Amino acid sequence: MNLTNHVACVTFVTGNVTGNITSKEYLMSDRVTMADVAREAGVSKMTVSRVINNKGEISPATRKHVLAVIDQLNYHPSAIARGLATKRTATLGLVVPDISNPFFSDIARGVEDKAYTEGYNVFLCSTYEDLHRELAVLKSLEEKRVDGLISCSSRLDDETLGELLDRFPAAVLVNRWLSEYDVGAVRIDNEAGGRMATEHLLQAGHRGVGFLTGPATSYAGQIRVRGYRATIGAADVPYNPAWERPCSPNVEGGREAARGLLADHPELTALLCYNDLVAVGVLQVCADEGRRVPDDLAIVSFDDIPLASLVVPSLTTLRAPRFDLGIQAMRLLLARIDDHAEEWSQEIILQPEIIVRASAP
Amino acid sequence: MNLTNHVACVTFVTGNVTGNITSKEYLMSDRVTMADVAREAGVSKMTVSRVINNKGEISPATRKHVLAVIDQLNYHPSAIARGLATKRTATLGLVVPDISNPFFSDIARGVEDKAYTEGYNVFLCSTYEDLHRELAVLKSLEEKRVDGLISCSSRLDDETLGELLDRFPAAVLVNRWLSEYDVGAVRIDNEAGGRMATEHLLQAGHRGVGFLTGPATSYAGQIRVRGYRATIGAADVPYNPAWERPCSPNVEGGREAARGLLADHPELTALLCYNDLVAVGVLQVCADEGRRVPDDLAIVSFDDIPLASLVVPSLTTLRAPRFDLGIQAMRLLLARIDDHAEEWSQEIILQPEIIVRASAP
DNA sequence: CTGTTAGCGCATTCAA
DNA sequence: TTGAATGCGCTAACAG
Repeated sequence: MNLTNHVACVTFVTGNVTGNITSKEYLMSDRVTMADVAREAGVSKMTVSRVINNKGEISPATRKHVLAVIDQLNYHPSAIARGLATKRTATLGLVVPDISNPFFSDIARGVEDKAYTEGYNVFLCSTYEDLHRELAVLKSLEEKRVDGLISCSSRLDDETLGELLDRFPAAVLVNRWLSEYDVGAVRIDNEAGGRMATEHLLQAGHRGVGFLTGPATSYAGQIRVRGYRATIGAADVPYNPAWERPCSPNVEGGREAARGLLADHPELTALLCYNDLVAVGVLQVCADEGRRVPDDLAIVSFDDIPLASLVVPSLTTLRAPRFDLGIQAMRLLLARIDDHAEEWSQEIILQPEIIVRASAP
Repeated sequence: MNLTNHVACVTFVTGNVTGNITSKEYLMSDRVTMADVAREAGVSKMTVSRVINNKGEISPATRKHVLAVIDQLNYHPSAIARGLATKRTATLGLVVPDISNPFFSDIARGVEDKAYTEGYNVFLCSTYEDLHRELAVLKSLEEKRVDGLISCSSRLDDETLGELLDRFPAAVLVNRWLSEYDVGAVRIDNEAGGRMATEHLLQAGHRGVGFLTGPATSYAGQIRVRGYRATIGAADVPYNPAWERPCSPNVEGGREAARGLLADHPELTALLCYNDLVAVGVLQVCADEGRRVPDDLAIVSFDDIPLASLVVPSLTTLRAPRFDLGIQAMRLLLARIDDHAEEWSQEIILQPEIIVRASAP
């Protein structure tokens, strides 16, 4: 049986290669199917299936022959049909508020990377913090029969979210935990981050350390403040509630809050910032007011987005292990999908890492 | 028929709710199916199908009744089964080199946004510029039977890529064009960008305009240089090939190239930069060498990543309409999927926009 | 080692 | 306006 024969057989099998249809229409209307391969190879569909999935015992001869035919016909099995038969789709859902935010794009990279090596494809879904959109994407992902779901953000209350996630074979939350439901969780230890940042400044001899704490609604922000207070309290260092000031989580927010706080409290020699953008705002205010960083004011922020190393002076910051967050979320999800109870831990906590740069050496 | 009845019927229909299985196992092993709804509603599966898809004429009464049952049973149709039957999956593939790169995360946002409003889900696939990985994800997407594909980067040669894309119902390339194949393309007019950037500097009176051109292998870079040369040539302004210098497309590359170029050519009063990161490198060199920006050296770069507005001085740059690139790629792809020949244009060209900031007012 | 039978859950014929 | 039969392409559970 030679190549010519194979090809001739395809056109016969697929039938309607009569005249003026394009190759694209040909592909769409009549893709090569497992039955085609089986017929052409002179075996049953089962044998072809076994070859494809490396299942069961197959004689090396027929395996080789089938593989050759698959190659000749350029056969690509349908994951859709397989999914219907097996009830597993090798497909996952990833829900993020905004993929343009480096925080989430790094998580997405981790998720997709691990998914790739494990043979899964991932649906990317953005919510933009919109409730309706979140409900819509969850519904859509359920209908697509994903094997698992990772959600990085939800505006839903615990009960609603929990019941929704229960409809998926497995689910993992990033930076949120539902104690009442059977979902995994991966999060950053923000209290440790707050402690590490504060300790770094205390060890440098600072005794007036302020904190631009970000939005009052930010849970992560509250926890970081807790670490800050604990560290201050444990050391023999002054503490003043007025040194804490909330701000919008962006450059403008940092500028506004810094102007006020630094004017009101000239005794401050160091400042913690909710995130790197806030720190950039502080940097700009310092430049305007002739304050030298770090000599007149040391700055430590959180996150370590790419920007942090590029501004002048570069920012000392607590790096959130975003990529690893994605990886670990996937590990946990896969363990749950495959029912590896031993790795089923409800919660994985990742430690931030302090990156010392010029703003607080 | 009341709620209690419905619920009772579910447990009956799904059968094996015998004892110690969790609700999750229940969901997985026996999801509510269309047949369940049909039986419970006392109609045929066809009727349920018609209600779900709003197809055909249905009496308002039965439609309402069926919808009620669907709601009671919490039925969610299987997109997998539907895909097998219809050969359309409402699913797309998006291939990018790296989702962490703001250039691609913005494109992804545009793609996903448009996909969402049109009822599609998108598989996110990263290649990291790796050939094997690219081949693998294309294979995987084909098996998943996506309705269309958008690729933002490929290391494959034209012929290989073209043949691969031909295996998809529809395909669109971003910033690349295959004239020999039936694929759509969306790209940025980089030559216009080069012209606009140069003109901006000439109009400010500069007569010594250099260009850090980026990697020699960058097609976009070459085209921008073409626009630069054309503009210089058309004006009564000196031109010196030595004023062009390639560099790595990052901060370090900008630093190195700027140090050399500025030392060799003190006559330069303005510099074009391959991208914003390169410009940041130039900014750092200027700070080191006591050069004032823009007084001693004006700088114009390309892309307008978030960083561009945050450094000091902020960067005048040619904004690449990345989000719109994603939107337009989707528009083109959908037109091709739906065979809307009128919008089937092979190529869509988007204009960059000059964002004037402090580095070159 | 290989083949046969019987679905997976839906939509597309047709017919009623 | 509704329903019955059939098949999409594959795998599971048996048989041989």
